[in-house]
Amino acid sequence: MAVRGPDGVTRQRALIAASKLFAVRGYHGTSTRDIANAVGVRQPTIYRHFASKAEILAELLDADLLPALERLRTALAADGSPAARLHAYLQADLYAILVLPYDTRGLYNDDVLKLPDFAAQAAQRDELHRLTEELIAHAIDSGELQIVGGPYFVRRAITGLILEAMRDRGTDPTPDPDTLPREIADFLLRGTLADPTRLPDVQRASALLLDQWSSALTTT
Amino acid sequence: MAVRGPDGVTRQRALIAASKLFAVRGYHGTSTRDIANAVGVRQPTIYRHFASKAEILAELLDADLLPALERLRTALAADGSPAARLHAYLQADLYAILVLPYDTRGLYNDDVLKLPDFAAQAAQRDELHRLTEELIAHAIDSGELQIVGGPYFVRRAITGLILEAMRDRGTDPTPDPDTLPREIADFLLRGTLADPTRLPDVQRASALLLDQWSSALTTT
DNA sequence: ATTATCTATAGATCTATAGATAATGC
DNA sequence: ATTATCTATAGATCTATAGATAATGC
Repeated sequence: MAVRGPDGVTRQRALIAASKLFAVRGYHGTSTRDIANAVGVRQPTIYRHFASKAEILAELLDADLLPALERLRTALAADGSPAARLHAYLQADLYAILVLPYDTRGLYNDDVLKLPDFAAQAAQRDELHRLTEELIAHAIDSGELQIVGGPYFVRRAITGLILEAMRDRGTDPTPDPDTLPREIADFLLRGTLADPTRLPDVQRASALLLDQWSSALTTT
Repeated sequence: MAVRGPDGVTRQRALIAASKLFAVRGYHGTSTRDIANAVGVRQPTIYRHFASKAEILAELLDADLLPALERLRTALAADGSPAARLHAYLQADLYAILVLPYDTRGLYNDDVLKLPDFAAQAAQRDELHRLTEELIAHAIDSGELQIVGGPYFVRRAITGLILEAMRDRGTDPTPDPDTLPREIADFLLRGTLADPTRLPDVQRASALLLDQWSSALTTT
């Protein structure tokens, strides 16, 4: 017994296993023993790698939120039409979800972000929402988008679509992560563009932006 | 002590309180003591009204799923263009979520439907998905909708938008439940109609259908 | 007489710590 | 020598049951 894996492997396996268990049974419904069993170690061994159960979730949340914030800031600072930047950001974000090693479906369930343990992550999420609405507001101000509910409504629709992408990824990273992000980004813009016939233009500009960003963002 | 409330009041309060707690902390994160405290009775009293904690969630799920199935069957059996029936069904469904006495946000979190206790509800949900895709397929076959991902993609987008409506309702029923359903239904059809300029026609036909159904469905 | 509540509690499970042991690194 | 694992366990909490008590209905 007591076989030791290579450096950091148990830790990484625990994060992946925890993300899947959180998706199926929720954070509160998953015990540290469940996680340990999935990894193949005894329950207290988890505490050699994480100070607490909460730290596991915090790390998974960071792995999702921090790169998303970086992508969004890139999109806000970029040149080009706001609608194209929105399309490109959304596509990049959905792609990142599909290839992330962690199952993100359970991370935002049962308002776990309200717990004091996750105050930092809650702040990141609020910032993400704020910046998303800012980008949408640019697109509305420029006249490209026209939507009754305003930035808040569009941002909520985006949240819903992102959750659907998480659901689509499911337990494991998607083998072909290119199709769905484009479909979803097209869908959102078709539903919000003041002139839907402009979609091909927006798609072209978005593709150019993604090309520029790919060098910066794949180094993450 | 031991004040007895009128018939069925404790039971109904427990359902409402449980739905809110499930939304905040999830099913597994909510104890029967939490529910009892919220109602103002001692923990074992809950078991006078429900055989188990699972029965509480099952009843909340039924209250959401069974009327939704009825509405969907009505929409499938109705006359009129499939796109208009889809628009009307979606609007009716979103409206029902906003006025339901229960907070539905936590009911479908952490794949709780996979537990054997909720096999009946899982079957209802599968049926709901199947029938939704059937209605969407009609609309695509008729040429009204044009969408790359097909019925499955549109159904998932609808699921995402419905979850957003649940989030919008939040803890308590919405005071003005008319605006959002229409906005969301319009948004979905603008994103999927082969000819988006037909939206006003679809809206008119949808309004007529809702008029016809209201007598049948408000008697629920 | 019935039933909704209460107190008390059994038995299971959960998080986290303490301290022993075995594997790796120098 | 360091560190990842193990066994053992404390202390908290959770679901559900048993049996007493108090409120309502006839």
